[in-house]
Amino acid sequence: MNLKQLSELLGLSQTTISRALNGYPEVNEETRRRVLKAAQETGYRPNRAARRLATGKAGSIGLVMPIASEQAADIHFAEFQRGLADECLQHEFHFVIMPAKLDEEEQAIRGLVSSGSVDAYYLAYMRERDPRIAMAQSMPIPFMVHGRSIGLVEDYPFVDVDNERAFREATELLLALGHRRFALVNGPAELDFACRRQMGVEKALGAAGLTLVPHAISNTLMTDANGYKQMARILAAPERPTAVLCASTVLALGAVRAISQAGLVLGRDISLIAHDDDLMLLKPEHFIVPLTTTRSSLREAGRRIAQRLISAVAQPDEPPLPGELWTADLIVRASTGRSPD
Amino acid sequence: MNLKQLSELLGLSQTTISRALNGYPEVNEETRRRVLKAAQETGYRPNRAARRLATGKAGSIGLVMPIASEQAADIHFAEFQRGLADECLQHEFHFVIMPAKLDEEEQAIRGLVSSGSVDAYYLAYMRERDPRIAMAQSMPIPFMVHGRSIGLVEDYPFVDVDNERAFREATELLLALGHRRFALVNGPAELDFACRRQMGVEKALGAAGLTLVPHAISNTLMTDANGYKQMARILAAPERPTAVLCASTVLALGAVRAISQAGLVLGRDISLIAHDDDLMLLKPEHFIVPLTTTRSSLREAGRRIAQRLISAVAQPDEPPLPGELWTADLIVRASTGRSPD
DNA sequence: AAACGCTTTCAAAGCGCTTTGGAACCAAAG
DNA sequence: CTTTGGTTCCAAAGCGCTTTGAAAGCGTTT
Repeated sequence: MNLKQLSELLGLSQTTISRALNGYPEVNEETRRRVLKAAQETGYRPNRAARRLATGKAGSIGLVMPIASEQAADIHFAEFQRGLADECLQHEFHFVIMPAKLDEEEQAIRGLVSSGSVDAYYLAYMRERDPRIAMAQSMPIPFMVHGRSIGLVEDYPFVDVDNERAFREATELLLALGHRRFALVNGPAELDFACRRQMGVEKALGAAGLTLVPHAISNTLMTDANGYKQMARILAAPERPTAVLCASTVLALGAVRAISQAGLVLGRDISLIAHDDDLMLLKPEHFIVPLTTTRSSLREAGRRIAQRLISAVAQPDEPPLPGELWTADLIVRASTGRSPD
Repeated sequence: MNLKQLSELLGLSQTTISRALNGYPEVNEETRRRVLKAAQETGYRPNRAARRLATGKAGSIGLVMPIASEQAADIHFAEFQRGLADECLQHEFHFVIMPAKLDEEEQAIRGLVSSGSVDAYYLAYMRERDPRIAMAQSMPIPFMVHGRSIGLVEDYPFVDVDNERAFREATELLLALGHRRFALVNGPAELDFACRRQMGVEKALGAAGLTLVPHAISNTLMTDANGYKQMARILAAPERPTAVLCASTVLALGAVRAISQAGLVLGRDISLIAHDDDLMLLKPEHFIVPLTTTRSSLREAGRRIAQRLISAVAQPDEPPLPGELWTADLIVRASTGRSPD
């Protein structure tokens, strides 16, 4: 069933039907009712490709799903996506996922945009001085950045958590509890958020005249297995840390296991603070020893980004909003205690 | 940059360019090279909406993302999606995700199809006698079912794991180890896979003259927190089971915590077998006591489904393949041992 | 009766692509 | 010289929608 058929069925022109369906004022209410009824009954849906061709828009936002052979289905990506979905649902948007190899993300975005597959898109997994931002700015459709890119002027629209501050404050809490030897189980070093978290830790330590020894830093994909392996490695070192910062509850899952397998008690022998992305799957309060965390909802970020993208598509002339820097909540639970030293 | 502009640039007709780019034979190799070079240099990408309008296809497969307010970002959904993505990447397909409320999935699929947004799609989260299958069969584009729908003739294309057999065999293993009291920490009761897993357990028990008491069954969303809560509940009952079957490693994560908090030792006081979807995030072999599992890769299933969908789009006349029933591997690790009774 | 304004409807163009049915050209064959 | 056949290219139609510019209908005013 298409417009033409529907118009023949009703004895009206395609124009009128189109207008009736899209809520234009210049159509008799009586006629509109007839049209809506017929559309309902015949299950008519405007062809999205045709509409896009005619208007340039069709209600879809794009994202690139980075694919690396070692990289897993990323729960963080999924949680974020869920936020996007929540918001898209409200506005009858859908989203188009373009899988791309890590080194072809830029290509993928360019393809998505220049083939007119999406009305707007977002960038994530930002790295230092990420070239994708300049690329995005040079292209004609709205975009949002999730996170930021260190080293670039922040003149692009983003939503980010103040990772540096979160980890600085977390470190300060641990310092106040008397800890002097720290470890950081972080995400991949090239990612902006990991970088900033490390900076946060180093600033707080620096202010206390301490440093983070290279050996006590790990940078890996944020999986359970990596958390375990890295924590075990760090614990095996001579100057064992008494305080650990962990970039995700997923990493913490493994880290905690390594800790308890080393015969240490969390919150007594060793303190741990994890960043909590508020994953539905894995709640820090449900760990055997509930984890102290810096919390910020990834899903909420996804929702907000979708919101801003959708409104940018709907009102293209609105002046662009500035970047948003969200503050993570520091939530103290049982995994942090006084230093045993 | 569009076809017209490119054609003017090269002094060729749009037809020739289109043919050169799409590999048709009736174009001079010399000309083709020129066209390809120019396309490369100008970054030309055919407009996907236009192509779809012209051909009816544009290389995209659709999926509905079920959204329930309580429901989390589902790691299982993500893992599956990753498999889809792997395969889509090979063929320059992308996928369109339509979020929909639980009771509007059918509507969402219908919308996706009748608006011509996708070339093919897949259905998941199958329930008993799921009406979506009949709907899918009545619509003109290829689809695949992930899982099956109990109560319906299996005359639709599906990929499923033999859940009943997996759980039957797991139960038989536990019976052989002398266990007599069983519990089942399962997924939502209305889902087909959960249903079949329960049947598997019950068949094996029935053959040994045993039954699964209702109290020892749980049906919840498969999260860590639910695993914990349900396992704790089951352990608190008077006739405490010595053997537990668990529908996911995510549930197992919580269940194991409940077990150790109850002071029980896994593999000695109580045995546990979990179904392992081969989530990258959470490996059963990395648990403190490595878990015995029935394993089947969700990602592989996603990949296979994408493969079949893509080939159905490419060769529409091929006779449809039958359903595929995969066998899960039973992998024995340390979480199963002789019954303490 | 003509002119005007307002509402309601329509025909046709155009979005960017693919594809059909030639046309133009050239070489070989009749 | 015409015909045939093969190669290479092209003009134009059409996919299903939105939108522009115009027209038709009708009541009100001059």
